[in-house]
Amino acid sequence: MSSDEIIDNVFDSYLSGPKIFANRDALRIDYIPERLPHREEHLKVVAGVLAPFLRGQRGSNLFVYGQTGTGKTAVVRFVLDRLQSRSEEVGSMARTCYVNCRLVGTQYRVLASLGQALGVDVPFTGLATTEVLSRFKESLSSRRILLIVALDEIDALVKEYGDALLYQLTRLNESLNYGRVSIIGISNDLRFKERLDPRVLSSLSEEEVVFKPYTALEIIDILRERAAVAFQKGVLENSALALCSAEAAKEHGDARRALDLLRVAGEVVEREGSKQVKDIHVVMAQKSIETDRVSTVLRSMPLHSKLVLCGAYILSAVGDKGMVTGDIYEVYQELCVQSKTESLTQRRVSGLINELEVLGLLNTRLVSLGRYGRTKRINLGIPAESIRQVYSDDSWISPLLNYTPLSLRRGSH
DNA sequence: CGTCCACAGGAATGACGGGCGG
DNA sequence: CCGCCCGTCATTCCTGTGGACG
Repeated sequence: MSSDEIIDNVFDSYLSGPKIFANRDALRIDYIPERLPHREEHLKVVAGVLAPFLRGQRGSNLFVYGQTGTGKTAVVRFVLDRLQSRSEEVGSMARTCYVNCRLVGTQYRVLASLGQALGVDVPFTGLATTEVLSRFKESLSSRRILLIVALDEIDALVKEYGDALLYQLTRLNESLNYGRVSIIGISNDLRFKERLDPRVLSSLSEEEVVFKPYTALEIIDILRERAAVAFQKGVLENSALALCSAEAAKEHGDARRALDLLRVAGEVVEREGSKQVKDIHVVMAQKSIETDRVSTVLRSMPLHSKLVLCGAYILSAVGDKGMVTGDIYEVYQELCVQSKTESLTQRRVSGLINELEVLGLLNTRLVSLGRYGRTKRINLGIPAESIRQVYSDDSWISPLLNYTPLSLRRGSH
Protein backbone atom coordinates (compact mmCIF):
# COMPACT_ATOMS: atom_id res chain seq x y z
CA MET A 1 0.00 0.00 0.00
CA SER A 2 1.43 3.39 -0.90
CA SER A 3 1.72 6.18 1.60
CA ASP A 4 -1.02 8.03 -0.18
CA GLU A 5 -3.33 5.09 0.17
CA ILE A 6 -2.57 4.73 3.85
CA ILE A 7 -3.44 8.33 4.46
CA ASP A 8 -6.54 8.14 2.31
CA ASN A 9 -7.67 5.10 4.24
CA VAL A 10 -7.43 6.99 7.49
CA PHE A 11 -9.32 9.92 6.04
CA ASP A 12 -11.95 7.68 4.51
CA SER A 13 -12.63 5.70 7.62
CA TYR A 14 -12.83 8.95 9.54
CA LEU A 15 -15.30 10.41 7.09
CA SER A 16 -17.39 7.27 6.72
CA GLY A 17 -17.36 6.46 10.44
CA PRO A 18 -20.23 7.50 12.66
CA LYS A 19 -20.32 11.19 13.39
CA ILE A 20 -19.68 11.84 17.06
CA PHE A 21 -19.45 15.59 17.48
CA ALA A 22 -21.99 18.15 16.44
CA ASN A 23 -19.99 21.10 17.71
CA ARG A 24 -16.75 20.15 19.40
CA ASP A 25 -15.97 23.73 20.36
CA ALA A 26 -18.71 23.66 22.99
CA LEU A 27 -16.36 21.55 25.09
CA ARG A 28 -13.48 23.97 24.85
CA ILE A 29 -12.71 26.09 27.85
CA ASP A 30 -13.00 29.43 26.10
CA TYR A 31 -16.49 28.67 24.85
CA ILE A 32 -19.12 30.88 26.39
CA PRO A 33 -22.33 28.87 26.70
CA GLU A 34 -25.89 30.17 26.57
CA ARG A 35 -26.51 29.28 30.17
CA LEU A 36 -24.29 28.92 33.20
CA PRO A 37 -25.91 26.39 35.52
CA HIS A 38 -25.36 26.85 39.27
CA ARG A 39 -23.86 30.27 38.84
CA GLU A 40 -27.10 32.25 38.96
CA GLU A 41 -26.16 33.93 42.22
CA HIS A 42 -22.76 34.94 40.97
CA LEU A 43 -24.24 36.29 37.75
CA LYS A 44 -26.60 38.43 39.81
CA VAL A 45 -23.83 39.80 41.97
CA VAL A 46 -21.53 40.63 39.08
CA ALA A 47 -24.34 42.11 37.01
CA GLY A 48 -25.45 44.11 40.05
CA VAL A 49 -22.02 45.59 40.51
CA LEU A 50 -21.82 46.57 36.86
CA ALA A 51 -25.38 47.77 36.35
CA PRO A 52 -24.69 51.42 37.31
CA PHE A 53 -22.55 51.74 34.17
CA LEU A 54 -25.66 51.64 32.02
CA ARG A 55 -26.82 54.82 33.72
CA GLY A 56 -23.49 56.48 33.19
CA GLN A 57 -22.31 55.99 36.72
CA ARG A 58 -19.25 54.20 37.87
CA GLY A 59 -19.84 50.87 39.60
CA SER A 60 -17.57 49.41 42.22
CA ASN A 61 -14.39 47.56 41.59
CA LEU A 62 -14.74 43.84 41.99
CA PHE A 63 -12.46 41.10 43.07
CA VAL A 64 -13.31 37.58 41.92
CA TYR A 65 -11.66 34.64 43.54
CA GLY A 66 -12.01 30.91 42.99
CA GLN A 67 -10.04 27.84 42.02
CA THR A 68 -9.51 26.82 38.41
CA GLY A 69 -12.58 25.57 36.61
CA THR A 70 -15.11 27.17 38.92
CA GLY A 71 -16.59 29.40 36.27
CA LYS A 72 -15.01 32.74 37.17
CA THR A 73 -13.95 33.62 33.67
CA ALA A 74 -17.14 32.35 32.10
CA VAL A 75 -19.36 34.37 34.44
CA VAL A 76 -17.40 37.57 34.05
CA ARG A 77 -17.17 37.35 30.27
CA PHE A 78 -20.82 36.46 30.07
CA VAL A 79 -21.85 39.54 32.00
CA LEU A 80 -19.40 41.75 30.11
CA ASP A 81 -20.82 40.59 26.79
CA ARG A 82 -24.36 41.35 27.85
CA LEU A 83 -23.39 44.69 29.29
CA GLN A 84 -21.59 45.68 26.13
CA SER A 85 -24.59 44.97 23.94
CA ARG A 86 -27.08 46.57 26.31
CA SER A 87 -24.87 49.58 26.53
CA GLU A 88 -24.92 49.95 22.77
CA GLU A 89 -28.72 49.60 22.76
CA VAL A 90 -29.28 52.36 25.28
CA GLY A 91 -26.48 54.50 23.90
CA SER A 92 -24.43 54.56 27.07
CA MET A 93 -20.71 55.20 26.94
CA ALA A 94 -19.90 52.06 28.87
CA ARG A 95 -17.26 49.86 27.26
CA THR A 96 -15.79 46.61 28.41
CA CYS A 97 -12.42 45.03 28.01
CA TYR A 98 -11.22 41.60 28.98
CA VAL A 99 -7.51 40.84 29.33
CA ASN A 100 -5.85 37.63 30.40
CA CYS A 101 -2.75 38.91 32.16
CA ARG A 102 -0.83 35.68 31.99
CA LEU A 103 -1.34 35.29 28.25
CA VAL A 104 -0.72 38.93 27.49
CA GLY A 105 2.42 38.81 29.58
CA THR A 106 3.85 42.15 30.56
CA GLN A 107 2.50 45.32 32.13
CA TYR A 108 3.16 47.18 28.95
CA ARG A 109 1.15 44.77 26.88
CA VAL A 110 -1.73 44.75 29.36
CA LEU A 111 -1.89 48.50 29.11
CA ALA A 112 -1.58 48.29 25.35
CA SER A 113 -4.58 45.96 25.13
CA LEU A 114 -6.59 48.35 27.25
CA GLY A 115 -5.67 51.09 24.84
CA GLN A 116 -6.66 49.00 21.86
CA ALA A 117 -10.05 48.34 23.43
CA LEU A 118 -10.63 52.07 23.15
CA GLY A 119 -9.29 52.14 19.63
CA VAL A 120 -6.12 53.95 20.67
CA ASP A 121 -3.20 53.10 18.44
CA VAL A 122 -0.43 51.62 20.55
CA PRO A 123 2.72 50.32 18.88
CA PHE A 124 4.00 46.93 19.98
CA THR A 125 6.96 48.60 21.53
CA GLY A 126 8.79 51.85 21.53
CA LEU A 127 6.72 53.87 23.96
CA ALA A 128 7.39 54.41 27.60
CA THR A 129 4.75 52.75 29.76
CA THR A 130 3.75 56.14 31.17
CA GLU A 131 3.21 57.45 27.66
CA VAL A 132 0.78 54.62 26.91
CA LEU A 133 -0.99 55.36 30.15
CA SER A 134 -1.43 59.00 29.34
CA ARG A 135 -2.74 58.29 25.84
CA PHE A 136 -5.16 55.87 27.44
CA LYS A 137 -6.30 58.52 29.91
CA GLU A 138 -6.63 61.09 27.20
CA SER A 139 -8.88 58.84 25.17
CA LEU A 140 -11.05 57.94 28.15
CA SER A 141 -11.45 61.51 29.15
CA SER A 142 -12.07 63.07 25.77
CA ARG A 143 -14.70 60.55 24.81
CA ARG A 144 -16.16 60.33 28.31
CA ILE A 145 -15.97 56.59 28.31
CA LEU A 146 -16.86 54.42 31.25
CA LEU A 147 -14.53 51.48 30.96
CA ILE A 148 -14.79 48.17 32.74
CA VAL A 149 -11.52 46.35 32.73
CA ALA A 150 -11.48 42.65 33.55
CA LEU A 151 -8.00 41.46 34.45
CA ASP A 152 -7.99 37.68 34.44
CA GLU A 153 -5.21 35.77 36.17
CA ILE A 154 -4.25 39.01 37.79
CA ASP A 155 -2.05 37.13 40.24
CA ALA A 156 0.37 36.32 37.42
CA LEU A 157 0.79 40.00 36.67
CA VAL A 158 1.35 40.96 40.28
CA LYS A 159 3.77 38.12 40.86
CA GLU A 160 5.93 39.23 37.95
CA TYR A 161 5.70 42.97 38.10
CA GLY A 162 4.24 43.95 41.45
CA ASP A 163 1.17 46.10 41.85
CA ALA A 164 2.42 49.29 40.21
CA LEU A 165 0.05 49.04 37.27
CA LEU A 166 -2.92 48.22 39.49
CA TYR A 167 -2.08 51.18 41.65
CA GLN A 168 -2.11 53.46 38.62
CA LEU A 169 -5.39 52.05 37.40
CA THR A 170 -7.19 52.25 40.72
CA ARG A 171 -6.12 55.86 41.11
CA LEU A 172 -6.93 56.82 37.57
CA ASN A 173 -10.39 58.13 38.41
CA GLU A 174 -9.01 60.82 40.70
CA SER A 175 -7.15 62.44 37.87
CA LEU A 176 -9.85 62.11 35.24
CA ASN A 177 -12.24 64.95 34.55
CA TYR A 178 -14.52 62.82 32.46
CA GLY A 179 -14.63 59.10 31.95
CA ARG A 180 -14.23 56.44 34.59
CA VAL A 181 -12.53 53.11 35.03
CA SER A 182 -13.60 50.11 37.03
CA ILE A 183 -11.57 47.02 37.54
CA ILE A 184 -12.61 43.43 37.86
CA GLY A 185 -9.70 41.38 39.14
CA ILE A 186 -9.87 37.63 38.67
CA SER A 187 -7.53 35.33 40.53
CA ASN A 188 -7.29 31.74 41.60
CA ASP A 189 -4.63 32.45 44.18
CA LEU A 190 -6.07 34.07 47.26
CA ARG A 191 -2.69 34.60 48.85
CA PHE A 192 -1.83 37.01 46.11
CA LYS A 193 -3.72 39.65 48.06
CA GLU A 194 -0.88 39.68 50.53
CA ARG A 195 1.39 41.05 47.85
CA LEU A 196 -0.78 44.07 47.26
CA ASP A 197 -0.35 47.49 48.71
CA PRO A 198 -3.18 47.94 51.23
CA ARG A 199 -4.51 50.93 49.29
CA VAL A 200 -4.72 48.91 46.11
CA LEU A 201 -6.28 46.01 47.95
CA SER A 202 -9.04 48.02 49.59
CA SER A 203 -9.83 49.75 46.35
CA LEU A 204 -9.82 46.60 44.28
CA SER A 205 -12.01 44.62 46.62
CA GLU A 206 -14.79 47.14 47.12
CA GLU A 207 -16.88 44.15 46.21
CA GLU A 208 -15.82 40.57 46.37
CA VAL A 209 -17.17 37.32 45.02
CA VAL A 210 -15.87 33.91 45.92
CA PHE A 211 -16.52 31.01 43.56
CA LYS A 212 -16.75 27.71 45.34
CA PRO A 213 -15.78 24.51 43.54
CA TYR A 214 -18.63 22.72 41.84
CA THR A 215 -20.01 19.56 43.38
CA ALA A 216 -20.14 16.39 41.30
CA LEU A 217 -23.88 16.88 40.78
CA GLU A 218 -23.41 20.42 39.58
CA ILE A 219 -20.76 19.34 37.13
CA ILE A 220 -23.17 16.79 35.73
CA ASP A 221 -25.60 19.58 34.92
CA ILE A 222 -22.88 21.63 33.27
CA LEU A 223 -21.69 18.72 31.19
CA ARG A 224 -25.22 17.88 30.17
CA GLU A 225 -25.77 21.37 28.81
CA ARG A 226 -22.53 21.40 26.90
CA ALA A 227 -22.85 17.83 25.70
CA ALA A 228 -26.24 18.56 24.22
CA VAL A 229 -24.56 21.09 21.96
CA ALA A 230 -21.30 19.29 21.43
CA PHE A 231 -22.38 15.75 20.64
CA GLN A 232 -24.73 14.21 18.13
CA LYS A 233 -27.98 12.94 19.63
CA GLY A 234 -27.77 9.63 21.45
CA VAL A 235 -24.02 9.33 21.17
CA LEU A 236 -23.15 9.99 24.78
CA GLU A 237 -24.09 7.49 27.46
CA ASN A 238 -25.29 8.95 30.73
CA SER A 239 -22.94 6.89 32.82
CA ALA A 240 -19.94 8.16 30.87
CA LEU A 241 -21.02 11.68 31.58
CA ALA A 242 -21.43 10.90 35.25
CA LEU A 243 -18.00 9.35 35.35
CA CYS A 244 -16.44 12.48 33.90
CA SER A 245 -17.98 14.64 36.59
CA ALA A 246 -17.05 12.24 39.34
CA GLU A 247 -13.43 12.34 38.26
CA ALA A 248 -13.43 16.10 37.99
CA ALA A 249 -15.08 16.44 41.38
CA LYS A 250 -12.17 14.58 42.88
CA GLU A 251 -9.99 17.40 41.61
CA HIS A 252 -11.63 20.15 43.69
CA GLY A 253 -14.63 20.31 41.36
CA ASP A 254 -12.80 21.52 38.31
CA ALA A 255 -15.32 21.86 35.49
CA ARG A 256 -12.54 22.55 33.04
CA ARG A 257 -11.08 19.14 33.76
CA ALA A 258 -14.47 17.53 33.22
CA LEU A 259 -14.93 19.23 29.87
CA ASP A 260 -11.46 18.18 28.74
CA LEU A 261 -12.15 14.64 29.75
CA LEU A 262 -15.39 14.55 27.86
CA ARG A 263 -13.88 16.04 24.74
CA VAL A 264 -10.94 13.65 24.69
CA ALA A 265 -13.28 10.72 25.34
CA GLY A 266 -15.24 11.80 22.28
CA GLU A 267 -12.06 11.97 20.26
CA VAL A 268 -11.08 8.49 21.37
CA VAL A 269 -14.42 7.16 20.18
CA GLU A 270 -14.09 9.02 16.92
CA ARG A 271 -10.68 7.51 16.27
CA GLU A 272 -11.70 3.96 17.00
CA GLY A 273 -14.79 4.38 14.85
CA SER A 274 -17.38 3.38 17.43
CA LYS A 275 -20.79 4.92 17.75
CA GLN A 276 -21.10 5.65 21.43
CA VAL A 277 -19.14 7.27 24.20
CA LYS A 278 -19.03 4.83 27.10
CA ASP A 279 -17.34 4.64 30.49
CA ILE A 280 -14.37 2.84 29.07
CA HIS A 281 -13.64 5.75 26.74
CA VAL A 282 -13.60 8.14 29.65
CA VAL A 283 -11.08 5.93 31.40
CA MET A 284 -9.00 5.81 28.23
CA ALA A 285 -9.26 9.56 27.90
CA GLN A 286 -8.02 10.00 31.42
CA LYS A 287 -4.99 7.86 30.76
CA SER A 288 -4.26 9.60 27.51
CA ILE A 289 -4.45 13.05 29.10
CA GLU A 290 -2.10 11.95 31.85
CA THR A 291 0.45 10.29 29.56
CA ASP A 292 0.34 13.28 27.25
CA ARG A 293 1.13 15.52 30.13
CA VAL A 294 3.92 13.32 31.42
CA SER A 295 5.54 12.74 28.07
CA THR A 296 5.55 16.42 27.13
CA VAL A 297 7.28 17.43 30.34
CA LEU A 298 9.68 14.51 30.09
CA ARG A 299 10.62 15.52 26.58
CA SER A 300 10.81 19.24 27.10
CA MET A 301 12.92 19.17 30.26
CA PRO A 302 16.44 20.58 30.13
CA LEU A 303 19.22 18.04 29.67
CA HIS A 304 20.44 17.95 33.25
CA SER A 305 16.97 17.42 34.65
CA LYS A 306 16.67 14.48 32.29
CA LEU A 307 19.97 13.09 33.50
CA VAL A 308 18.94 13.44 37.13
CA LEU A 309 15.64 11.72 36.45
CA CYS A 310 17.43 9.04 34.50
CA GLY A 311 19.67 8.47 37.51
CA ALA A 312 16.61 8.04 39.70
CA TYR A 313 15.17 5.66 37.13
CA ILE A 314 18.29 3.49 37.15
CA LEU A 315 18.45 3.36 40.92
CA SER A 316 14.78 2.49 41.20
CA ALA A 317 15.21 -0.34 38.69
CA VAL A 318 18.00 -1.78 40.80
CA GLY A 319 15.36 -2.22 43.45
CA ASP A 320 17.62 -0.93 46.19
CA LYS A 321 14.77 1.29 47.30
CA GLY A 322 15.46 4.19 49.57
CA MET A 323 17.64 6.25 47.31
CA VAL A 324 18.72 9.57 48.70
CA THR A 325 20.08 12.75 47.18
CA GLY A 326 23.67 11.55 47.47
CA ASP A 327 22.98 8.29 45.59
CA ILE A 328 21.30 10.11 42.75
CA TYR A 329 24.06 12.66 42.54
CA GLU A 330 26.65 9.91 42.30
CA VAL A 331 24.87 8.12 39.45
CA TYR A 332 24.11 11.44 37.82
CA GLN A 333 27.81 12.26 37.70
CA GLU A 334 28.57 8.90 36.11
CA LEU A 335 25.87 9.52 33.52
CA CYS A 336 27.48 12.87 32.77
CA VAL A 337 30.80 11.13 32.14
CA GLN A 338 29.05 8.59 29.89
CA SER A 339 27.38 11.28 27.83
CA LYS A 340 30.47 13.52 27.88
CA THR A 341 28.63 16.29 29.66
CA GLU A 342 29.97 18.60 32.31
CA SER A 343 28.19 17.82 35.57
CA LEU A 344 26.50 20.42 37.74
CA THR A 345 27.18 20.91 41.43
CA GLN A 346 25.32 19.05 44.10
CA ARG A 347 23.63 22.25 45.19
CA ARG A 348 22.16 22.67 41.76
CA VAL A 349 21.14 19.03 41.45
CA SER A 350 19.41 19.32 44.79
CA GLY A 351 17.45 22.18 43.26
CA LEU A 352 16.66 20.14 40.17
CA ILE A 353 15.35 17.35 42.35
CA ASN A 354 12.99 19.82 43.96
CA GLU A 355 11.81 20.97 40.55
CA LEU A 356 11.18 17.37 39.53
CA GLU A 357 9.14 16.90 42.64
CA VAL A 358 6.97 19.91 41.82
CA LEU A 359 6.34 18.36 38.42
CA GLY A 360 5.21 15.20 40.17
CA LEU A 361 7.97 13.11 38.58
CA LEU A 362 9.63 12.41 41.91
CA ASN A 363 8.32 11.98 45.41
CA THR A 364 10.63 13.16 48.13
CA ARG A 365 10.51 13.09 51.90
CA LEU A 366 12.89 14.80 54.26
CA VAL A 367 14.38 12.20 56.60
CA SER A 368 17.05 12.16 59.23
CA LEU A 369 19.29 9.14 59.45
CA GLY A 370 20.81 10.31 62.66
CA ARG A 371 24.48 9.65 62.75
CA TYR A 372 24.31 9.14 58.99
CA GLY A 373 23.06 12.58 58.24
CA ARG A 374 19.96 14.30 57.11
CA THR A 375 18.79 14.00 53.53
CA LYS A 376 15.89 13.38 51.21
CA ARG A 377 14.46 9.96 50.53
CA ILE A 378 13.36 9.84 46.94
CA ASN A 379 10.99 7.68 44.88
CA LEU A 380 9.78 7.89 41.32
CA GLY A 381 6.45 9.68 41.12
CA ILE A 382 5.48 7.98 37.87
CA PRO A 383 5.83 4.40 36.63
CA ALA A 384 9.40 3.57 35.60
CA GLU A 385 7.97 2.12 32.41
CA SER A 386 6.72 5.51 31.17
CA ILE A 387 10.17 6.99 31.64
CA ARG A 388 11.74 4.17 29.64
CA GLN A 389 9.11 4.54 26.94
CA VAL A 390 9.53 8.25 26.45
CA TYR A 391 13.31 8.25 26.65
CA SER A 392 13.96 5.21 24.50
CA ASP A 393 13.58 7.41 21.44
CA ASP A 394 15.66 10.23 22.81
CA SER A 395 19.05 9.74 21.19
CA TRP A 396 20.87 11.47 24.04
CA ILE A 397 19.27 9.61 26.91
CA SER A 398 18.42 6.19 25.52
CA PRO A 399 21.99 4.78 25.67
CA LEU A 400 22.05 5.61 29.38
CA LEU A 401 18.89 3.77 30.35
CA ASN A 402 20.71 0.47 30.81
CA TYR A 403 23.78 1.88 32.50
CA THR A 404 24.95 0.05 35.63
CA PRO A 405 26.24 2.32 38.38
CA LEU A 406 29.81 1.72 39.60
CA SER A 407 28.63 1.05 43.13
CA LEU A 408 26.93 -2.11 41.88
CA ARG A 409 29.60 -3.28 39.46
CA ARG A 410 31.32 -5.73 41.81
CA GLY A 411 28.10 -7.01 43.26
CA SER A 412 29.00 -5.96 46.79
CA HIS A 413 27.14 -3.53 49.09
C1' DC B 1 24.06 14.30 76.38
C1' DG B 2 26.92 16.19 73.09
C1' DT B 3 28.70 15.20 68.32
C1' DC B 4 28.71 15.16 63.91
C1' DC B 5 26.90 13.26 59.54
C1' DA B 6 24.91 14.49 55.00
C1' DC B 7 22.61 16.93 53.36
C1' DA B 8 18.72 21.21 52.98
C1' DG B 9 18.21 25.42 51.38
C1' DG B 10 19.19 30.83 51.73
C1' DA B 11 22.20 34.69 49.89
C1' DA B 12 25.41 36.71 46.99
C1' DT B 13 27.58 36.65 42.80
C1' DG B 14 28.81 35.48 37.98
C1' DA B 15 28.00 33.90 32.95
C1' DC B 16 25.00 34.14 29.20
C1' DG B 17 21.46 35.32 26.07
C1' DG B 18 17.71 37.88 24.39
C1' DG B 19 14.87 41.94 24.03
C1' DC B 20 14.37 47.03 24.37
C1' DG B 21 15.32 51.74 23.65
C1' DG B 22 17.99 54.98 21.35
C1' DC C 1 22.96 48.35 14.80
C1' DC C 2 24.87 48.80 19.44
C1' DG C 3 24.97 49.18 24.23
C1' DC C 4 22.29 48.38 28.19
C1' DC C 5 19.40 46.04 31.18
C1' DC C 6 17.08 42.28 32.84
C1' DG C 7 15.92 37.41 33.65
C1' DT C 8 17.60 32.73 33.98
C1' DC C 9 20.62 29.31 35.22
C1' DA C 10 24.52 27.91 37.75
C1' DT C 11 28.28 28.25 41.23
C1' DT C 12 30.23 29.36 45.67
C1' DC C 13 29.83 29.91 50.31
C1' DC C 14 27.20 29.59 53.94
C1' DT C 15 24.28 28.42 58.14
C1' DG C 16 20.86 25.15 59.90
C1' DT C 17 19.26 20.68 61.62
C1' DG C 18 17.04 15.71 63.40
C1' DG C 19 18.57 12.08 65.55
C1' DA C 20 21.75 7.56 65.89
C1' DC C 21 25.99 6.77 67.79
C1' DG C 22 29.56 6.84 71.17
